[in-house]
Amino acid sequence: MPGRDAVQTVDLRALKVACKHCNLFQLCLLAGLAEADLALLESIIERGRLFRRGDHLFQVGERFRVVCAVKSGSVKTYFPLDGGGEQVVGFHLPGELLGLDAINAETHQCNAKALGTTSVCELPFDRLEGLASVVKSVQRQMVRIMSKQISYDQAARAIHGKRHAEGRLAAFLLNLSTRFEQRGFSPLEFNLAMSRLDIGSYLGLAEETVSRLFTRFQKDGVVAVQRKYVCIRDLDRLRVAANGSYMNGAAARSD
Amino acid sequence: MPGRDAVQTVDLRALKVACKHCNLFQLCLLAGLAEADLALLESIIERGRLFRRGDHLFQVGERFRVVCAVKSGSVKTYFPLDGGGEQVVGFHLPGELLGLDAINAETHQCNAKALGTTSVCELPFDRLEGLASVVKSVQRQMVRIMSKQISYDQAARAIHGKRHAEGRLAAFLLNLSTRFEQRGFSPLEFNLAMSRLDIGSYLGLAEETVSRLFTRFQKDGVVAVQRKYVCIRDLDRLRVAANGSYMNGAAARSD
DNA sequence: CGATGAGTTGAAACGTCTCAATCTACGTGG
DNA sequence: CCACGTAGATTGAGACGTTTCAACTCATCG
Repeated sequence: MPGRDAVQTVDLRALKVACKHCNLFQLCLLAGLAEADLALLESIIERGRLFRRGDHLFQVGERFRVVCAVKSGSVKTYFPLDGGGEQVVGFHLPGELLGLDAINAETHQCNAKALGTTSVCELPFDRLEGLASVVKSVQRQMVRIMSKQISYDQAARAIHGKRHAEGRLAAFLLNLSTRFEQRGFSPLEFNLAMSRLDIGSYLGLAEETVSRLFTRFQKDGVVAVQRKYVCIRDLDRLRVAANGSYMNGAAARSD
Repeated sequence: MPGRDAVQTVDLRALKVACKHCNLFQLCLLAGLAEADLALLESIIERGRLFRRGDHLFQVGERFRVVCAVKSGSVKTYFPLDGGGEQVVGFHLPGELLGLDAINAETHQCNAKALGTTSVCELPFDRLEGLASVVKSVQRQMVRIMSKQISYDQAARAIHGKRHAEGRLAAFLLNLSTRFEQRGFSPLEFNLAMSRLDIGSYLGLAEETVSRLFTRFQKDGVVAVQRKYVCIRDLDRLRVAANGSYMNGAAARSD
């Protein structure tokens, strides 16, 4: 049946082009799948849904329908607190997934808000799971992606376990740096999409403390900061700070 | 073929009895599986491997082979620090799983050490994955369990995001309380398997601070503590403390 | 160009850490 | 069975780090 074949070919090519243009290609769920499986998976993705700064991707209690992949922009997840505050629990950069926590409860556990203009790909989970039950590589890939998330969460807890604000912020910056690098961005120079308040909430610090630490790191020549823009100038010293053995940049500078 | 049938029946019954005796039955990977699938899954589990206090279940860099389920006792996971210290990243109670973070890397990311005499069931992951690719309900269950872990990790980050030591310890105790309850233990009375130092490492606090907070909570009548033993006396006030609006028990007591 | 929100800075109050001493429970060997 | 050693837990006091509240600066946008 040549007609059908032709249609299929066109479809595949269109899809591939669409995803090739997305520089996250190898980073989301798609990586490591055979050509044919990939086409199947791509066919269920809703591509490039757009959110403005402050828009919610989802909120606590909403029924879980889709897993989201950040295409561009970034997203924070948080628990709303009584009194209007927010407890930030995560930041999601391009190429990272969102919503995996809701699969089990079938209801979203937290709010997700765009930190700037953000484009998102959505995978309807029921279709994804249906596909996984047929295509072995999709199932395998799903489990691996969730495992990666769990190991990332564990590393995040090591950041929070640091006793000093300095160590926590340094470890946080290193974590961002690594994640940017993994996504093909510069590991030494990037823009923080989130506010000082968000960083503080995430790290368990007051926003003023975050601000002061940035200026201290800057004075010590460890990073250069201007508002959202961050440039890591001395990776080694930043690592030392993250390991908790930095304490007082002036002393470290003096030799 | 009656002979074969008979053998199978005996096997199944033996397995079922073994798992019925394990009061975690419905809590580990086995929950929600059809009778037949359950039998298949049970057949690959190595049951009741025993560890003494201080023994390692696995260590960083070791090849990942099995997912562990804590049967009795408890386990801490941690990153070893240069200098001999430990950054504790998790505690695992009976019925909870261990090692999901290593699936993707195929190598363990952290150390796991028994906090007391601990019995563990082990599921060889390659066989589990093989089974998942054939039995749909196993695959489904695996994804749900990993999702639950991810949502648990997110909640843990909310604990760490609290700015005051008091809130972190209160939230930590509430978290333990909930987990004990889910496993059929008393939510108001339990023994802490981990040391104050471990709790401090996990929460980003000095061990002395943890100790002082316990005595303060005790003085305020929120909990009764004696070494490892903890009894929650005033759940509401503990919740208030966890929400950060407690601050100074004496003042709270005075009205 | 004024309004707004985010970020920075200062000073004082407060919380947490550090170091050191003491205490307790527990296991070991005499 | 007791004495002892040890590891974990508690307590105190002072140093230090972080928060709080407030004022101020800076960028952005209508």
